[in-house]
Amino acid sequence: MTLVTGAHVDEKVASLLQQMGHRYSTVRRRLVSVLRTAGKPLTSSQITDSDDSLVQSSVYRNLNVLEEAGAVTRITTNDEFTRYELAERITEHHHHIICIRCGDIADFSLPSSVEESLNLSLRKAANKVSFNIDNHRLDALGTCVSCQ
Amino acid sequence: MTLVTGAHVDEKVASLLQQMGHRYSTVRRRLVSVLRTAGKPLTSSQITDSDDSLVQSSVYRNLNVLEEAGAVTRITTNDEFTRYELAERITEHHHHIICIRCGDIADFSLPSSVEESLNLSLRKAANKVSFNIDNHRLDALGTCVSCQ
DNA sequence: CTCAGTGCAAAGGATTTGCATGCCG
DNA sequence: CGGCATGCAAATCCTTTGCACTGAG
Repeated sequence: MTLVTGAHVDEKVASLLQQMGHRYSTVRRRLVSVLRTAGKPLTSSQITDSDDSLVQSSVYRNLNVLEEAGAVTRITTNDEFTRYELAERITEHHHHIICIRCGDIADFSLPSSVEESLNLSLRKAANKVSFNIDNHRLDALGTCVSCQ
Repeated sequence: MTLVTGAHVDEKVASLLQQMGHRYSTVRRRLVSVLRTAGKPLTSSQITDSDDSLVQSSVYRNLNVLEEAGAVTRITTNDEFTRYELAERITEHHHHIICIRCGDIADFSLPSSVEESLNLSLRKAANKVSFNIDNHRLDALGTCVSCQ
């Protein structure tokens, strides 16, 4: 979701971190910048590859801090790597198309009408099993251009 | 999805394994039986806990064999454990409600009308990014009764 | 100065793999 | 018998953690 400006993102992230008593350090800014620019979920090594100044252990630590602050979301596909992206409260609600061969992910959105009927059905289903629903996660699984 | 009988499952699994040149051994039968009886995705240790005769490394190896044969599906939530369940071709298409606190999962289904409009939208979205869609995965995220 | 944040190296833990043995076809 | 399947133990590899150092406020 590439529409968001760097300034907008930094402002939001800074505020979220502040609320948790954390600083928006240089390293964290660079990390967030990588995630924003990518416009799709990245693995931890994709992140360090995108910015040589970033160190693996700090990336993990900061991803966890950012996740707790609500600025970053963790995505687990069925391939071996966990991926991270900016949280929807910073970008916007969207879904993923996941390549079952290489694990690559593209973002997409649904028409709001579909989104709404989906939410309705989910809420009904949740009632039956006494869950409280916060959110949903919808992924399309298939093969990307290079893996077809 | 507890509706399926053991005989039905065994038949399907046996056939899927056979096609791959694998045997439907005693250990594999017990493993499949645990998955069928559970009626929800299980972690590898939940599996061994359910049947003391099952050994961890063999469980993993067999889960992989069964997954390749198309009899078992791997589910990754955002908690630390991968879970496994019988594949939809053996049971039926359904979705998951995942507890974000404890990782526990319940199964549910959508009305077919919602399912259909969803599929339509997914196909449209996939076209835009040139993915071939095989399937989709829809999870509701929330908190289960015991974690509320 | 102070203390959160960082980098490096070592530890942790779910999953995989090597190898000798067992068992079904 | 022959080779897949199994159990045990050791290895793997992503991720976390301990610790000393650095730098922003």
